[in-house]
Amino acid sequence: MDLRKDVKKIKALADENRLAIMLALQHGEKCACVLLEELNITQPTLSHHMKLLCDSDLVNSRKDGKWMYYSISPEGTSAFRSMIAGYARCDCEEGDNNICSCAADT
Amino acid sequence: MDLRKDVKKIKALADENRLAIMLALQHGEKCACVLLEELNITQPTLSHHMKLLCDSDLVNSRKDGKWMYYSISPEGTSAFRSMIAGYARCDCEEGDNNICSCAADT
DNA sequence: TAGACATATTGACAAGCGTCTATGTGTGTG
DNA sequence: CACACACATAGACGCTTGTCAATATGTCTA
Repeated sequence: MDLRKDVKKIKALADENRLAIMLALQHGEKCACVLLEELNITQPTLSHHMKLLCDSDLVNSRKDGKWMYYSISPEGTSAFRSMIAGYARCDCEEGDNNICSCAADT
Repeated sequence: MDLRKDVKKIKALADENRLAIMLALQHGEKCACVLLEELNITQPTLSHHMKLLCDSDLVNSRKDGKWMYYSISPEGTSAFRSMIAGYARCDCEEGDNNICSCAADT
């Protein structure tokens, strides 16, 4: 469990515009120019946010000519949710497959 | 769906020490002084982090004399995971109860 | 009540982050 | 080739955040 890496991933989602981007992509991929119209930010700012989301594997990118298409990464978001569940939980919630990692404590 | 509020909650978890605190509390409540020993930070810094976690409903607090006991909030963490799932997902992952909120788009 | 102890608050500082303008890079088209 | 277009990168700026030392608040006990 790499706290530093996980923090970086969580921070990738900890921004209002990036949350809006995730919502905008939920129904399928979109071109950067379309996102730009929806988001009241400048083009470099959008580029910055997309880089963070892609670096964290939450979003996939695909280049087609001069256009960039972005889409939610099913694997990335799934891994993200699992990671979150590893922190935002407690013993009393553990149901079936309860794998305790206490032994790893220092 | 209140993006600003959700960002605040996500940011509450977006810190290495706070992740460590969540892990430390997973097996039951702990006194602040115990957390302090485990976390290589000063007492005011711990107090600061606990305030953020409590304000975001991820952690509950209980005062007993001069000691403060902290514990994971099952309701808070559950709501948190649901909130995250609302952003870190895509249509292709929707299984059974798929409630689409496209109509809310501007 | 006085003192010790646990925790919270305040204020200051450095580092990180989101944003912009300006500019660079790559791609298609006349 | 030259130009227009879509996007990325660089650099600067202000705001936010994590941290600490110093101090305040609350609580128990002698």
